[in-house]
Amino acid sequence: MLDDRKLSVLRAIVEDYVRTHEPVGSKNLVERHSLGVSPATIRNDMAVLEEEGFIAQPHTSAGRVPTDKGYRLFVDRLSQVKPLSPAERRAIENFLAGAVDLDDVMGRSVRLLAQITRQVALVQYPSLTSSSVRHIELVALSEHRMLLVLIADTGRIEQRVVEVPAALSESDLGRLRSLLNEAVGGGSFTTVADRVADLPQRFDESSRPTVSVVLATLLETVVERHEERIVLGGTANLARYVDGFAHLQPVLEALEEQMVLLRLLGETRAEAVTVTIGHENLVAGMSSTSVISAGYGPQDGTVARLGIVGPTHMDYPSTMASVRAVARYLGQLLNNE
Amino acid sequence: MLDDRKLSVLRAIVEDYVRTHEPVGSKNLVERHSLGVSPATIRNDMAVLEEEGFIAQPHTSAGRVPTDKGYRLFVDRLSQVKPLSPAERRAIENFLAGAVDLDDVMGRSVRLLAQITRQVALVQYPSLTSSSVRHIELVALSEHRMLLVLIADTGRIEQRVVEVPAALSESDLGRLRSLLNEAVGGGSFTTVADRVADLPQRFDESSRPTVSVVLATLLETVVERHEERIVLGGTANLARYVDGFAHLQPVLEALEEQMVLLRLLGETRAEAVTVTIGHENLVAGMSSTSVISAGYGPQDGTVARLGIVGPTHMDYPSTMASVRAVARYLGQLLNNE
DNA sequence: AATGGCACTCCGACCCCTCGAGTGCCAGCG
DNA sequence: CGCTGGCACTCGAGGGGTCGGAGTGCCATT
Repeated sequence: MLDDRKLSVLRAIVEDYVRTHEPVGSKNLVERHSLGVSPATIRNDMAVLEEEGFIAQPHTSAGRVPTDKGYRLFVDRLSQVKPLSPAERRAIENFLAGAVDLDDVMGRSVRLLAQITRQVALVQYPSLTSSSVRHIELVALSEHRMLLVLIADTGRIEQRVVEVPAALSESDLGRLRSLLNEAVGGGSFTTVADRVADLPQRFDESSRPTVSVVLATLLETVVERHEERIVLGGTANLARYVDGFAHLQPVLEALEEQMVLLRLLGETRAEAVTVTIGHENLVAGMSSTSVISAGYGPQDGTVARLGIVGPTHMDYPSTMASVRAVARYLGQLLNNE
Repeated sequence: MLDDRKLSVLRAIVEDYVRTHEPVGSKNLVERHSLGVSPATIRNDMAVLEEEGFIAQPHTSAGRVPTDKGYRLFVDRLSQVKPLSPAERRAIENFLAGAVDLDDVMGRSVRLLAQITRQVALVQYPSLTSSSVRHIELVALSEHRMLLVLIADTGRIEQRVVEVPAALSESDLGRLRSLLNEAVGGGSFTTVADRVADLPQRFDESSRPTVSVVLATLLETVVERHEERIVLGGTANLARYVDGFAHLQPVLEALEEQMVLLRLLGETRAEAVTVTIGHENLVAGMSSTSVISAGYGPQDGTVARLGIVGPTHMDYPSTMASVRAVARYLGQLLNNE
């Protein structure tokens, strides 16, 4: 049904349209790509491609524009991820090298990704549920306040202020701290709930309520969907698409919602680069954008995702390469940390 | 030179233009406002106002539009801050009430401010330089890493990972922690440098380099301009101004720079509402926007600023009222914390 | 199956015209 | 002297008409 030439035509249409953002016609197509046949032949092929839903005409007697389905076929079968130039690799390395902090790393990554892809960039913090506890710290702030600090092996640090019914004695505080670290230190965050269940019983009745509140906060912090953090950057790149102006506001609105960002990056923890095109995206207001995302993490697994959001007519091969490259470097970096 | 009527005319022009975003002519002006004179008279007044630079014509035979200078006069002498309705006050209180955390408070404030002003909102974290130290915590993460946690009396918490030349012994760590808290606890952040200067000498020669590195990091964290944090929200509101589309990209770009945000909010620590209009704003790319900002803090002083960024043709009285109200509630909230 | 030819469609650019809102100026009036 | 009504002028927005180019679909031919 779709022979090689028709696929080549589709590829050429996608490439031209991404470059010019204008409907592409049969004549220009044969001129710019050496397809070896005449415009009339191409027209026949285009008619078939349109019938199959891979391309569409904005109006009669205009050129063709790829549909979401067309981009999908292009991404799946017609393109290969472009390798990055050595200069680009070096740029990535240099950009990420100077980071002192996980916050710093996340900030740099999102700026880097936004800059090289010229799209809106998203970077998710290493998820707690797939990391281990390195340390738990407990500090008395005042009579009724304590500070709980969680440190993950990925370098991620979470802090919560806990309102407690009564202050703990100096010794109870120290004991709780050691017991906590003993119970959960080195273990995965997912097992925290089980491991601390019996701790309150090891304290006097007077301290028990306070200990319970601290533990409750600890568990709450670790609960999935509550513990996710995403940084965003490069929103100015959205403004480069003049045609999309009408659609700009809903997109900007959506990007302010953490939940939306999470859904955009996707649920999977797979390392591979994932592309979601146009209507495939079920988030409200995002149906005219595409998302390219990838998991990252130290070599033994994926701890979070990062990616970009852009118009459906973007340069998929290059952008996929950039996303993949940043994900890899970021993974390596976490490995050294 | 500018009698009362001319000032009324200017006020009327600003009000109409803010409402319609269209140049306003003499006829419409007398119709909508009871100025008691004929359009011809108004035209004469307008000619004077234009000569003085308060209003301008986009082109001959069009209505008048206020200039930056015109808005300035309006804000300074022709408008009074509108009191908020009880419903609005309640909305603010409710919105801020549920916060559990300083991060939470900042996040809620910026969303609230963006929502009620329908502009881009900025909220600066309480500055360390105008707060006191409540507690300093020091945690060993690994052989060559320590975590330094600073807790301010405003509830602000800063953390830094410190790369140290050698681990401290358990007892040295404890001693450093107590010495630090003894030396700086309760005191202003600005005096930290003086107070810790002699600490390294109190340690063995072997520990001294590590202690110095920790102190260096501590000082660095507290240094002005390095310690500032600003949260941003409501960028989708920028997209409501269709005419400003060409100017949208530079504005979005500028808003991604922390330094720019700082300059926008202004240097002063004054509590009063400050308005910067159009070209008065020296930040590149922001010369067609106005900024309304105010200091906030517990009753005894200002610890940071917050504000909004919007087009010069905004409703100054209402927006100023909203900014002031949020700043006040936020100050009260910090007081209770 | 591929091609060249041909008639057809439609958008966008361009021009022209008109209309209306707005202005500046001036003479007259209280 | 300040206000007013009248008047001629200007200019942009919008409607209508024309034209050219790019693109298409179809068909007979190779």
